[in-house]
Amino acid sequence: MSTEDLNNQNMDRNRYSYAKTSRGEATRNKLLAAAEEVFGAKGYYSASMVDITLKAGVAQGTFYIYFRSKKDIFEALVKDLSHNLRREISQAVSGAASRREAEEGGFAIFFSFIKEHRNLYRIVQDLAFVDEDLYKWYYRRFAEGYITGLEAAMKAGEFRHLDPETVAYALIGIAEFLGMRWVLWEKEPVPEKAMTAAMSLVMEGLLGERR
Amino acid sequence: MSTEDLNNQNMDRNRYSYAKTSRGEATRNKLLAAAEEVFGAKGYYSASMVDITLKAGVAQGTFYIYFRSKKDIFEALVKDLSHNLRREISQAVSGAASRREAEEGGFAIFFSFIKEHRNLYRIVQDLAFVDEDLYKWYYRRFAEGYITGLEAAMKAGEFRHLDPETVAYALIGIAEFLGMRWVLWEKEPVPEKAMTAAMSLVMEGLLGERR
Amino acid sequence: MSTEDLNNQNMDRNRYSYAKTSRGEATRNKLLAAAEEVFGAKGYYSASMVDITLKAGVAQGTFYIYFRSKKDIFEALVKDLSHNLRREISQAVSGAASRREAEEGGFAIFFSFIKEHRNLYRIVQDLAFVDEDLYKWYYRRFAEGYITGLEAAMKAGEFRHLDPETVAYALIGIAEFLGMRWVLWEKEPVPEKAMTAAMSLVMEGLLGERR
Amino acid sequence: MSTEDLNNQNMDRNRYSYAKTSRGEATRNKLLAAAEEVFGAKGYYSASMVDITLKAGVAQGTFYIYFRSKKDIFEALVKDLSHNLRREISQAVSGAASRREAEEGGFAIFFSFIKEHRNLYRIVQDLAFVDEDLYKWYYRRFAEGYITGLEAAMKAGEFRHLDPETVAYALIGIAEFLGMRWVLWEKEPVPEKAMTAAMSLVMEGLLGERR
DNA sequence: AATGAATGAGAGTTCATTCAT
DNA sequence: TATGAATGAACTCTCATTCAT
Repeated sequence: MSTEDLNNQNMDRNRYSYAKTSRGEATRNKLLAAAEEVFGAKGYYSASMVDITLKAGVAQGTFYIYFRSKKDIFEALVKDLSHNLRREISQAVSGAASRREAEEGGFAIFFSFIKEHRNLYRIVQDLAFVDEDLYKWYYRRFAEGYITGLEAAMKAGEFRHLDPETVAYALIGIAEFLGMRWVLWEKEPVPEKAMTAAMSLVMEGLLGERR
Repeated sequence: MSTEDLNNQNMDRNRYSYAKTSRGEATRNKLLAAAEEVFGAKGYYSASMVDITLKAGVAQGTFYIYFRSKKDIFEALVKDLSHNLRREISQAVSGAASRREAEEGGFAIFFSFIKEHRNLYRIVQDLAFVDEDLYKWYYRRFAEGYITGLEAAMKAGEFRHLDPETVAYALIGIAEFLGMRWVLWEKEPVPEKAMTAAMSLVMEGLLGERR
Repeated sequence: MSTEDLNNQNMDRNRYSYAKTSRGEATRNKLLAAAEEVFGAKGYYSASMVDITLKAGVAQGTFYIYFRSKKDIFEALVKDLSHNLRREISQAVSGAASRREAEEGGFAIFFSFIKEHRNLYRIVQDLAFVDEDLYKWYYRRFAEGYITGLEAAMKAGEFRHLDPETVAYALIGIAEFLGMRWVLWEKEPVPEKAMTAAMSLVMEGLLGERR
Repeated sequence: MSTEDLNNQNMDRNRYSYAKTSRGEATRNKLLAAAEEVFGAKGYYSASMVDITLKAGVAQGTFYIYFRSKKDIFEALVKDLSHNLRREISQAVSGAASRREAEEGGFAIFFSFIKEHRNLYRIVQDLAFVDEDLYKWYYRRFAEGYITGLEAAMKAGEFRHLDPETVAYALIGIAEFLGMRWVLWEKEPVPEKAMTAAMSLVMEGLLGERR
């Protein structure tokens, strides 16, 4: 899963009120952490503001000092998630010796990331109905980095030419579904035999008759 | 997308009240059609019973003659969707002359199906938090048919051996993400170049070094 | 519990539609029987018309051919209950050799009656809020018979003179609470020791210093 | 009505949310007062949350800050009633010079209590179908205190021996029915002649042939 | 910066009753 | 006489958000 990540987000960090004191900063972070847990456990719609503020240990009114609305904090969380996932993958990929290594490393990082962030990751699905634009943005952003990497590899002759966008979405789809099947459903790492089969399927597909 | 569909559902059709008159049958169908539209447009949580009954043109109380709850009709819809999708694919695949044709036919049918049922298809995502078991059931059921077809093809030597379950989830992931990218987001058919690239990627992956 | 019962009810039997056919008569009786069971098991407010018609095996609409409303059938039931209870007591009492025997017989019949009609008997309490007038009527009617019997016994010198109405309500209160304590709560007959104690308390109270 | 009251309730006061400010405390009390009135006037089932919050002058949602549910506040009310009634009686009885005085004082306090709390008192009847256990608890608790007092008087030779539990329920029954007949129905105090007759009936019954 | 009481619209659901057949 | 589909007002309860302190 090779991807060159873009370093800075060009959508607002949408922070509503920049905390001016360290006490405020701490409160904001407690809220964010609580929200990640609660949204992850219950999903966007079933999570309530009471759940979040209770878990954060602050009064309900306090929440609205730092975030505009329930949707607001949810979006902040999704952007963080997107940012961190892409950064981790890009770091893993940048150290790869070969293309195959890069792809394998990308998949592996992806699986370990969603294992760590299982809950929050799941609720990205809720996004489709909470904020469709952000939902598209999330996957497009992911795909962008992928496309750049694939184009470079194709130009360099490491992979045969195939429409890069199609390939990018196909590989993301594979990663998501294997992650769902094992990491989310079984709460275990993707097994060796599945990693092997998936990598073989993907590499043969990318190399094709060229070999 | 080759798949041998299982003929009978082993989960209840869970019809709550068998309409005893044709008028009742008609009302039930109106409700089902309205729910499909409303759930599709707004998602499970944002859709309200008022929305559904208003669109169906019946009183709110009437709904509860035919369905136990909001969740009940949602699940009925998902089961219908699952059933119909698998039936259509299995029909398309059964007439294929070769394995390649079968795979291509399966993908094509899948894309046209979600185009037709765009709204309802989208809400399967909501399932993860509405009824996790049904959510897993939906994909497992889908994968099962796939796995059967893949195993047969591998045994017959048409494809090289790769863990069939992994391949099944990978192919479903590809189909879902290409469908999302074009059918759901752009509201257009998956373009020729994408179909070509995807089929080439998949077929080379499945044939591999065997060729 | 001596009581001369009045033979005919002077409040309407409040039958809404006199069944004209034997089929209709049968349906009406099925409804009455079902209502007794359902009201008894759930209480007036928690019992639903669906419960009643389902148990009677008729359509919901059919109910309204025979009764004006939910309240209507409830009141019909209460009147039946009142009538039957008073008739049974009056029969038991009329054969008594002595006053003491009459009182004992009255209590005994009362306890066995509420054992047989435990459920319906309980819901007379609901009456207080369903139809206050009928509620008062129920107890006044009961008291009337009692008063008549007590006055006769006092005049005959079998009991000392005490305000008969006060005594009537006191004795009804005793019977109700002993019945509640054992018959309703423990679902067993009132134990021998309680019967003995109660009769002794009552008889000494009624005989007083006269003895 | 002699009774040694138990000092502490062993069922939770079941306060759901301790109001943290005096404003909150005031709101909770308004709600309690409104509920007492409304439940008393209409009974548990006919009383609606709208009635209660409207009478309390707060929004509907406010109710649920202080009480878990409609049933919750109802039970809180019943427990308060039980507690207060038993406390008042126990105070009145503790100052009595003789047993006869104690009994008379108990009856009198009981009648004046239900006159003051006519509304709430009535709804104890609803309890049988709202929460049967609490219903039994209410009367058992009442009887317990009574039994203790009676046993002491019997041991001291003030009353002859009669099964104390039977006598307790009998006396409670008398009090309830006389209270119902005059206080609840006529909205007047129990008349002198009824008090005299009842006390004479009870005292002779309790003294019996011993005298 | 923080509190927590208060809001009120809106949610899903129930149910006695009506009415066309 | 009987049906059962349909009604719609009313129900209890939830919850994101506001605001006085």
